[in-house]
Amino acid sequence: MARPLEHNREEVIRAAMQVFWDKGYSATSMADLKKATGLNPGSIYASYQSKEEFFISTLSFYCDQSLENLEISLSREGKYLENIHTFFKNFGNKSKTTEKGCFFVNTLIEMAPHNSKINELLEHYTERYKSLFFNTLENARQSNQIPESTNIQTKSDQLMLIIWGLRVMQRSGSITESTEAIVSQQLEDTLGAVA
Amino acid sequence: MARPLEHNREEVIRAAMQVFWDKGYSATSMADLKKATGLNPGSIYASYQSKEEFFISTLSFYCDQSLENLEISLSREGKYLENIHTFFKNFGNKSKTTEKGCFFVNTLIEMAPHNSKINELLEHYTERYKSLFFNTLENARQSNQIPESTNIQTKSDQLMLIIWGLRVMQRSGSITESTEAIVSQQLEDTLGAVA
DNA sequence: ATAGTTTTTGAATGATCGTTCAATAATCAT
DNA sequence: ATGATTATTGAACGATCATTCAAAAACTAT
Repeated sequence: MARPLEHNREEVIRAAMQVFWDKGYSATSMADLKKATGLNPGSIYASYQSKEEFFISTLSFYCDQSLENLEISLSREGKYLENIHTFFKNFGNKSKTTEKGCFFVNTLIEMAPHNSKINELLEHYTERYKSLFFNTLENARQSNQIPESTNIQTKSDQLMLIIWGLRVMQRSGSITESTEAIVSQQLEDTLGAVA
Repeated sequence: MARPLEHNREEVIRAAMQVFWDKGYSATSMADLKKATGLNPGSIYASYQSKEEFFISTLSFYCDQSLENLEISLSREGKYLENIHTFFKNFGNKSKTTEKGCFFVNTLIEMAPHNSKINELLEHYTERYKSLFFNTLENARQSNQIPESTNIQTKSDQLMLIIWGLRVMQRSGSITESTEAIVSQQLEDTLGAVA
């Protein structure tokens, strides 16, 4: 056999993800990645092919994790509408990671029009994100938590829109105490008050 | 006296703005700027000090122009609520410039957490943007186009939020025929139908 | 032990980055 | 015309960029 890997792949991807998330793809150098991961350039290339492939690995990791968390948030049985409200309420909380915004949206803005591979990846995850909302809204409708007449498809698009707006807000650093009021009002306007 | 400027300052700023808008600050090189403006590096530096100052000039130009357009859109007398609806309806139209998204939001995502000078500029323009909506909503309320009980401050924050979400949508290239339905539903949810 | 395989190291590579600068050109005041 | 001043040119600068690679190291199978 051969010499075994010295580094843990998930740890390295997590560390690199933090840098890409914070600074974006272009502004992150291999020197930054070496510093963050502890890996020499040669090791990074041996394991991850290129800066772009490395970036994509960290982005996919982020998106998978993000989708998983969302699914958990929305899946509390019988409380579908409330689950959505709770998910959005959390955007009112300012934290350390909040200031970096959303790795997904940051990447979309930086690269979507110029990198078709990444754009396709982003589109794929956007669809999965919307599907989670769609399914949750369908459950909510079947539980009579929202009116029968509601266009679920449009509503899930609207929720995606609001999330993206909130992601910009986070990155702008303008999350304050009054943000929660804005978000809850916006959600009430969009989905109605939780029963 | 001295040798006069050979280039038109506004033309050059417009040309450079297109590149920065499309590719972002980091991914735009001086070679790109030379190509777009026709100016040699020395001339750019003589007139605009540095890449960053040049960038700021183009960004300020964009914001001033954008604010001016918004003010015009919202100022039709007596039709305040309708003006807002019309403004938002335009986000449903896909065009060439649409695919670049919004220079302001693109820059916010790329630089806000890492460049305090640019961040202050962005905050300043955000406030002016919100003020325009605030004033328009106040006019709408005084004209009984929206209920007396409406919290105008919150509503203008909500409108800003929706715009930012739409800017992400634009940059993602996902503006389609169905976008107008989403936007008009979102606006109706947020401000009520136009009388 | 040795051979075979893969990882790690870290210096080296060539390209490109933002920026500078000496030379040249174009204007106005005298 | 000449001198003073400023704009333009485009080559040159050192720094940094992503990437490569030969040498050394760490493991397993024999």
